[in-house]
Amino acid sequence: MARAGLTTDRLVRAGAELADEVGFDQVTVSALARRFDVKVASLYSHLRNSQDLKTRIALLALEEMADRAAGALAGRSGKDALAAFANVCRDYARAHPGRYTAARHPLDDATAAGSAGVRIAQLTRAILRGYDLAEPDQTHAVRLLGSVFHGYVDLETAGGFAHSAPDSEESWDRILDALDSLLRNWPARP
Amino acid sequence: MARAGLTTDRLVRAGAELADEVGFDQVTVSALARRFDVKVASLYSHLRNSQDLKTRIALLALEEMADRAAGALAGRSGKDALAAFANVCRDYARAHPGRYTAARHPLDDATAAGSAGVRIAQLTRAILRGYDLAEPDQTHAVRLLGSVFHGYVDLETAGGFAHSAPDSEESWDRILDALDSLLRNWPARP
DNA sequence: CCCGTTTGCCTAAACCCTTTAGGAAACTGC
DNA sequence: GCAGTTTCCTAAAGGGTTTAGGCAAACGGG
Repeated sequence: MARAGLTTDRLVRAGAELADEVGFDQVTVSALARRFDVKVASLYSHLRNSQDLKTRIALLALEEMADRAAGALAGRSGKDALAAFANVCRDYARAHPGRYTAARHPLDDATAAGSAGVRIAQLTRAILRGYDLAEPDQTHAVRLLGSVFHGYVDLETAGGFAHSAPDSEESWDRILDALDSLLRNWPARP
Repeated sequence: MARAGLTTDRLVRAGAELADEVGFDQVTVSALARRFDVKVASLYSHLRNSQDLKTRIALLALEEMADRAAGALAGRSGKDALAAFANVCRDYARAHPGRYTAARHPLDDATAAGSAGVRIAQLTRAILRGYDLAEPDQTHAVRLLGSVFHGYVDLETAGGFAHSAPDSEESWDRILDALDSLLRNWPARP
């Protein structure tokens, strides 16, 4: 029998495609084996187990998002940077829903520390260079931005804003305006 | 053999407890059957299927959150109301992580429309009565608040803020300050 | 009180996904 | 062209889901 040419890398990439097509939680070692027209057990030479596959897809998604964010932020600052970063998150989630879900898959501490997630956090912080915020408010602001982007995209893809006016596009724009305004007028501790 | 006294309601409540103990995605019809010391097939007289169980747990969680939010908002306005509502979300997520995950389980449109989710949305809007916001900005603000609360709690429970200073408690307080400030100074369309 | 009906739980069985163990065929380099 | 390694296979055990069909406990009326 001819070999299928499986590698961990090809499997993970195919797994990411599968996630986008059928949803991250439908990604299974069996489905992946079918896609390569290969017996299930064969994948276990390349993947420790099902959880390992999901973790690797998560890491791939984080890398891709970090790369896009880095590209989008280059040469921008202030509100331009804010909007560019925000749109990277949102666009990625729309183009790759399965990967986006994967990116929020819980990782153990060591894995998370070595992932592109830290790069994304650094880039989020870089946005704030265009605003005048000292520590610890800078960290609070980083956490706020992360929460808003993550939260909004999550609610939007869950269909939260689909069937009501005004449409989601307008809210997104106005929320970016509001965040920009907030960062320029960050309140002093009361 | 004595009967176990299963009802859909008891199963759903036990399922919610199970979710809090072992995680929402570990909630399975089999595990629930074991908990009642009953054969798996017996549950299928009370639940259509596994998905049905999860949906019902989600609806229960939404009800509980809506009830708590309604209680917390009674007699409060302005920043008091904002903080009270926000803390209901956060406290619920910490006390009932499985249920909280369940509450964000995707529902089909009809189910969502009949769920306590709409009550939660109404309560979020009620918070804004203490601020001076006209439509459509009010809706944008509702969506922003939903995104922040949801996003923050999600990142926090995923361990996102656990291992770095300043601690999450402080960020949460300051973010509520910032949101209050933003709502009082909502920017005009540029 | 007893008998028929309803209801609740059971056995059995099919199907899918996961994971490990061990074997055979295909590549690799000498 | 042969030894060693890699790649994929068969086999099997274990668990979750779901349906079909059966028996017995509870219930309600005569």
